[in-house]
Amino acid sequence: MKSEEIARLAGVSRSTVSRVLNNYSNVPEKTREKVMKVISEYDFEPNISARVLAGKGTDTIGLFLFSVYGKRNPLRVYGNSYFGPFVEAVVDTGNYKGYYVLIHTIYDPHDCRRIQQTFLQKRIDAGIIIGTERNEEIRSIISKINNPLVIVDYDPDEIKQIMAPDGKITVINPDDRKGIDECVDELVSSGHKEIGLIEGRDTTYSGFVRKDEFRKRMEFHGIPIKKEYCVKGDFVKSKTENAITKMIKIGKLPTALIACNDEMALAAVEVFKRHGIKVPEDISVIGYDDSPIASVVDPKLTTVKIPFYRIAQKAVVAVSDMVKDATTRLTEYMMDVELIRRESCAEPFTRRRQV
Amino acid sequence: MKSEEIARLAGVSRSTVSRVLNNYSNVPEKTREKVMKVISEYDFEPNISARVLAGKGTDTIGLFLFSVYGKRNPLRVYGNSYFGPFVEAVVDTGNYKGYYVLIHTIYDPHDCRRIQQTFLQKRIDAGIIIGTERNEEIRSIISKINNPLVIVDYDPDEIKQIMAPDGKITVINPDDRKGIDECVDELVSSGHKEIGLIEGRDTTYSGFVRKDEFRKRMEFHGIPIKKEYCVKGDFVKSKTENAITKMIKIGKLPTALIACNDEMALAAVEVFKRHGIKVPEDISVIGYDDSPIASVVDPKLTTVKIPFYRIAQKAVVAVSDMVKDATTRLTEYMMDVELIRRESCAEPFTRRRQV
DNA sequence: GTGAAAGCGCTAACAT
DNA sequence: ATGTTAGCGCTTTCAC
Repeated sequence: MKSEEIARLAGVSRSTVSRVLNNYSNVPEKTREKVMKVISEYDFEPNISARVLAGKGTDTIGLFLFSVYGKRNPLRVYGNSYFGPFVEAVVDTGNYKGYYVLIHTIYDPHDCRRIQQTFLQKRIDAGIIIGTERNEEIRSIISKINNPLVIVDYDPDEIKQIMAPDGKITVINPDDRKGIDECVDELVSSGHKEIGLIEGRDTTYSGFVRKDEFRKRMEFHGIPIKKEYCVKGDFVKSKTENAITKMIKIGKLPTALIACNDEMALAAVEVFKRHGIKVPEDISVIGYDDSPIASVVDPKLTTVKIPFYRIAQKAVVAVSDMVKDATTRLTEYMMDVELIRRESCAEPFTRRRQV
Repeated sequence: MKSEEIARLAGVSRSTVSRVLNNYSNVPEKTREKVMKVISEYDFEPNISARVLAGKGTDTIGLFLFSVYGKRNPLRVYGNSYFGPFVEAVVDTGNYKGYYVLIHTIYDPHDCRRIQQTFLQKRIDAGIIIGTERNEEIRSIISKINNPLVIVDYDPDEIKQIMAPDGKITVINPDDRKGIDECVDELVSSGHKEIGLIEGRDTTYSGFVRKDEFRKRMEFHGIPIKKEYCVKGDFVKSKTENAITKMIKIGKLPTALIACNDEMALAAVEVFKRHGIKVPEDISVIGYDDSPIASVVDPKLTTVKIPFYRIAQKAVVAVSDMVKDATTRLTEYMMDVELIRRESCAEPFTRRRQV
């Protein structure tokens, strides 16, 4: 079934059918009804490819998710803390606004090619990218793509420098400096001085910012950072387990630990438990993300809540605005975060005092 | 940039460029190289719409997820237990096999129209549908669509009857009869006789089968089912909380409860906790799904593991086979499930004996 | 207000 | 082995 047949059956021309389909004003109600009747009778839907080829948009947005896991790690499936909530929110909001959403997972820099490919093939009108590391591939894409682009978790200054001259980009980041400040302040105000950090990857913007702000806030409080309290977890469970185990072996533990995401916080808590070290009695642990699991583990994790749903919504709205061109070249949003106090933090040496 | 320009720059015709693009055998290595050089130099990618219009496939599969939540329920975001793992697995496997995947969430029967629309607009070559209720809308779609279709969680017999004469459908279901049997057997063998069920929705195939098999297996063991032990949770937290609260108010509790998904099991455990009823000492609870949260709550939930990742993989492989036409009209798969014993089950009256 | 015709960028049958 | 040509199904000027 194609528009030509609809035209024939309705006794009009293809152009008129097209005008009805696109809600043109210059078609009288009578003609419109006549055509619509045939259209719905035959369940006609216009062929999207023909439509796009003739100059219309695809009404499709691409969502590109960078995995923190390598291609061969089966853990990636359940592990990626933001994947579920974020994808669902984008799909939700996108569908609601009449967009189709195309999803693609990127496991390594080489996969980045796929992003550009998807644009070049004209499969999508605009894209949302989340969680990418800084590397040449992604920079190259940012500098070449002219379609509207939303990037979540990336350095706005860098984008300003490299973006295409007629590109349209929206950058959305959580307010991680505030988030980390609240973590440090919370610990300091309850008496902690020996505070460590489980770092993410600093090739990632959020990874870098959280680490950087930790340094700054500790300095602000006049507390020196001890190197042996700061370990690399790469946002990932296995790495964190190794690092924490090593820390325990060495025997010098801080009284509190801030993890740059929940997955690492949870991994640390688990290792501590296995070694008979109690959270929060022996050591306090703060996470980051407020993933669905955080509120449900034992002890319930104190963590910084990132508003993934609102970020996703904002991303879709930004896409929509940019596609309609109702926007400036580069827009930045900083999303508020919030420390959620639960059970994994206490004053230092709670246990000793209890004895 | 279009193939015509590539042709001009390479000093060949558009057809030759097309032949190179599509890996036709009858183009000599020398010509191929010459063309490829220009193609990569200009980052050329063929316009997908033109390609599709000329008769090629879209290389895109549609994934349609039915939410167990209504459109207006904000909880749907984090609540949908299978959403995260399943989507990630489909995207993963699909991308790996060279497919793009288009995701759409369906909140009510009326949204079903979108599925047909997506096919009719020729956006996708094939589709995967998961979690649909039985209703006229979905039946109508199944009976009309000629593209390859994978349906997860649906009655195979019904599909056989209604599917389009030249449709190709693969149905994939978890072996829920086995799953429920194992739950009941486990409880019975540890001494339970007062066993209740938290039902899902029986408009859903899995909801129906699990409930139906519960009845059968209880009968098999010669244990009468008490109506007051069986409540409707509709696969959803809020409904379950109400039902369990009511059950507690009435005061007649079973010694064990099987929930038709983890979300309901978790909701029940929570309500029990709030009322000072201990799991598993006072009442045993078994879940269903083995969602990521199940292994991490307190007490760790005994549950039936559904192999979502393998189901998703199988779905994508089936799609791929059907698109290549290497398959029969209707294929059925039953995926093995497994009872995962954790901490939420015990013999009845553990507490009393402890005292 | 409506129709005729050109064109979007590709593939494939046909011709050479 | 390669070029020529005719569509694929739609939108959109341009006439009327």
